[in-house]
Amino acid sequence: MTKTWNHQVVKEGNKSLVLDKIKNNSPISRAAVASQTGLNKGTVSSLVSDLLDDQLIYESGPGESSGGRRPVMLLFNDLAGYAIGIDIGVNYLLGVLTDLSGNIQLKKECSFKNLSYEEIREKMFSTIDSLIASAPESPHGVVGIGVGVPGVVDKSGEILLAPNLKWRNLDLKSVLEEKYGLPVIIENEANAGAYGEKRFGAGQECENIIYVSAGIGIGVGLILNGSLYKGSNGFSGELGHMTIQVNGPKCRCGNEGCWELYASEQALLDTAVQSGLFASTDEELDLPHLIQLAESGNEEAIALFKKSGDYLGVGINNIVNTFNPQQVVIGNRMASAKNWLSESLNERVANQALWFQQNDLIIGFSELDTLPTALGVAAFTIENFLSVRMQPQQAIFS
Amino acid sequence: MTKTWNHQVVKEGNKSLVLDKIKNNSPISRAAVASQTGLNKGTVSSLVSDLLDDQLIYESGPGESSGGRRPVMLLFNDLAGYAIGIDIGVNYLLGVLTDLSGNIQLKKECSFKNLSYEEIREKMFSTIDSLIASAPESPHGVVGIGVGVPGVVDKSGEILLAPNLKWRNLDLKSVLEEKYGLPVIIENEANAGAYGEKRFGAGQECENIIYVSAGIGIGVGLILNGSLYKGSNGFSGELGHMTIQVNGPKCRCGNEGCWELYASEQALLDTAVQSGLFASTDEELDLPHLIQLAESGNEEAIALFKKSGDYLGVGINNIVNTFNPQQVVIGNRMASAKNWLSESLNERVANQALWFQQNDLIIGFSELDTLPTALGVAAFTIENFLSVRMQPQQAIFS
DNA sequence: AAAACTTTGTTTAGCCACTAGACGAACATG
DNA sequence: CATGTTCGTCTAGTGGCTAAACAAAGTTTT
Repeated sequence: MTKTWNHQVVKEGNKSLVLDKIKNNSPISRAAVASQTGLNKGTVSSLVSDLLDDQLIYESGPGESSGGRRPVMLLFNDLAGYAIGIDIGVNYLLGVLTDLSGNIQLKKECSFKNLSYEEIREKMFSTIDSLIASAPESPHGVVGIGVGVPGVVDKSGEILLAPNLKWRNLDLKSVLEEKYGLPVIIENEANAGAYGEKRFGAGQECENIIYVSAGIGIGVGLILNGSLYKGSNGFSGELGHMTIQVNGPKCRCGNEGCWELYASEQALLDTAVQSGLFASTDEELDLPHLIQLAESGNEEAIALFKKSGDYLGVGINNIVNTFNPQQVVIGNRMASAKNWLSESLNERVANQALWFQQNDLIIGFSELDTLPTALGVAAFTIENFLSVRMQPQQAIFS
Repeated sequence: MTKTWNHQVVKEGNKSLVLDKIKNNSPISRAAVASQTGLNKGTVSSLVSDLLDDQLIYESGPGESSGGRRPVMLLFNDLAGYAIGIDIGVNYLLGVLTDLSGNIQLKKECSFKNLSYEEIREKMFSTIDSLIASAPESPHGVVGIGVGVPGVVDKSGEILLAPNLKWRNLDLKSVLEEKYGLPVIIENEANAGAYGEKRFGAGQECENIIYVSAGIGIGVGLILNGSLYKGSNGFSGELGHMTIQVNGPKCRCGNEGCWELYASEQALLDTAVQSGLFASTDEELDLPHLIQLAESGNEEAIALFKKSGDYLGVGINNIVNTFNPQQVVIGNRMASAKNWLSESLNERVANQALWFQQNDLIIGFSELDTLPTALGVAAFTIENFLSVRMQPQQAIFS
């Protein structure tokens, strides 16, 4: 039975419209909302009254008159509730508590190495516990938990495979839902990052954004026509395993010549070892040190980054030719080497991407530091909460 | 000003729902439509009456009783109007006249070589003229013209570039609209083919279909979440110029190691010349002859196809990893070599695509022969017509 | 300062499409 | 023929939207 259209759907849609308008243009008067959305003044008044009842918005003092009665300004009530976003990395766990606009209220981070699933889960529990405990009193409280994982998540939210964590077939969603009694969203780290970039990054107006999460491996999140594209089973964006060299070196995925064998952090570190920049047993074998080397003028390190940037460009060319996006954002750990990658990357793209693709195309690095994923899952949670709140609330009998 | 929701939108949506139900499940009674869509019986009756007035559906005799009053069966009125679909190829022009279900009523085809834009345009005019002339009398007549071109079409319908036709910046849409006074849709050949496959091909239930148009070049049409993804400016799907060999041979596009240098018809013919199968001046240097050679047991020809299939597989792996589609359909001229390509293609995919991508994944060749593009643009035209017809019709004053 | 005009937000009346349920028509069954 | 079932229409009622009137609260003009 397909979804039919009725009065409730209409109201839901318009309420959403009004709330969005207020969120994005606050402070704004009812009259302005009406004229800008095309809705009738009366309709807006009625919907606004609903939203006020739900404490999702509030009235501030009167605004400036423009030659008549002074308007009552409406504002989105950021603090009507809070969301939790967790980013599980291969060797870190990052948790944020955000308000309903995605502003970070609190950030908790910890690093680790080679922990088991159970150990990481406990760390996550304690992070969530303390974030919930520190959430201020609010009408709606903590509205949900979002978790980003470096692995493959199917449509039901089950983690099928997270190779770098050695996780397989884990139903983390149910675990969290049962423990906290809150809505839980589990999402691939790159998908979440893409959404984080769309909502809080540079291109909030863009409808088509490709987020390249370049870390130990490479994953890609696709925002197409304004929303996340997940594929038939939720496995889209495995572009790290796109072949860029036919019959190239073997990848652990079974394929050959995969992009991430050339452009990932792992690839960079491997070539650094090969070129003798580090001993393979070297304790300091990591990206920050390599960046330090480049900054101190080490020619060899600079050349390595240049090569990496070039390879990044190759894959991004493919992305551009495939999606014709408005924006490509490179995030995750490799983004910290922005200064050393961008020249060769841009050169590769400028020289080799189809000319007509290059109009209005922005290629850049994430400015959200390590946060896109955590912010992205928090944003999913918030969006989910708000969409539920747009629906008519059944009366509560006591 | 964003689009608001009101009862007109509701009616439009429900009318569409009812029409779709009738189209896909005919013959069907009002009662069945109501119970299957979830709409109220009265609502369905009223909407059906509208559709009857518009002659988009008709009543047939009473159906089988299931223990009560016999139902009046409703059917979609295929013949309420006709659409024209034109497929402009590099050396052919194919025109079809279809009914509103996409059934072909008439097909006109002509071949040519090295014609100018003006000459091809004239051929198109005469094709369209004769198709229109032969359309039977019907309530809505010819409802529009769709044209598929082997080139880049921007969102406004202007043809920016069709390299193999040597076309640039042509506003064919306006030309046709003015001449015929009908709605005109211009679409890239691969995009149209993708839609044709979705509507009339094997995977009509699939939401995510990738159509690989492998001819002289390679273009790709993307059906994502059930509708065509065109990118920010309409340039998506240029996967023929995806790099599969870093620092590989130069392509005329400016890039290196492009997929179509390995897996297109052109690539196949070029290697055939190189291997001495044809003299470079040979008149018979074309795909059908190469297929003939393979069929007559020529080992060298068979090996060439095998290699092509392998390279096709490389790109399709990338597609699968990117989109996690339900179906990949290979169409255009290379599809005629299906028997000689599929083995090595399937092997490449089976061995090297990520295992979890391979569940529920269908990779196959088009069964629509040369028609997907023409059928696709006709389908666009029909869909456009029907969506306009769902809107309330203003009274006509005389 | 009074009058006139503007702008804001609420209220009222009316409209439209949907729903629920009554109802008659048309058929099957015993 | 009586009864039960299914189909399709019809009627009353509901909910949300629109247009327009209106009250409230300003500014501008005289």
